[in-house]
Amino acid sequence: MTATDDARTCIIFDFETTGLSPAQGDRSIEIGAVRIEGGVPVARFQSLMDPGVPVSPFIEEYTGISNAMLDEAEPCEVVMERFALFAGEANLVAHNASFDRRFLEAEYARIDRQPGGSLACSLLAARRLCPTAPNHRLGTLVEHLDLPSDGTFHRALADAEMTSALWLRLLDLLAERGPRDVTFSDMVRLCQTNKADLNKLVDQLCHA
DNA sequence: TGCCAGGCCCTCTTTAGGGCCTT
Repeated sequence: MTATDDARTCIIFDFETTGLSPAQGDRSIEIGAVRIEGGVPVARFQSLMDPGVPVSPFIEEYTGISNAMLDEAEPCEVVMERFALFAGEANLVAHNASFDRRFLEAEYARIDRQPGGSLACSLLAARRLCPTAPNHRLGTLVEHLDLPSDGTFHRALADAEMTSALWLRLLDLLAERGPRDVTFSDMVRLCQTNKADLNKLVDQLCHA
């Protein structure tokens, strides 16, 4: 998939991991992703991956991914090569992207790859565009915005599916405020804009 | 043994502290 600046054409992805920090030795155990083109889901990617170390009882309980399941999975390096082919140079979206970015870069570094496209964060965008939500956890936003969900949480593809629905809803909320669709670059810029400048930016994005 | 991240964002701020998010 090649890069485009259409905000509705990108790859929304999510990692499940052994913990919070690859710098502390944590590894990925599952990746899920949804490719959308023009706002329509056209392809999906999901794979468990064997990190080579046992996961804690907490993570088994939190994700439902057991050590027995991971024993039968392909190594991280093999799965990440397949994901890299799936993602290509596409722009990427994740919920709390600073977290997924660290794991993506760490796993890619092990196979001498780097992310191809830009990365936007649905959590930062939602904080700006849904300020009245009770909080900005993915599950809360799904409920608050009445987004589709099969009730599965903390599995990579299910979370990526919900994040893709959230991303498209955020773009719709912006579209309601102006005559033009925003670009992916606009959304990256929005994520970097503070509260004081937000209304001015949204006005610029929607009416430029 | 004990502890463990990091970026964003608000405020009783900026010479800082703490909650929110992700697993």
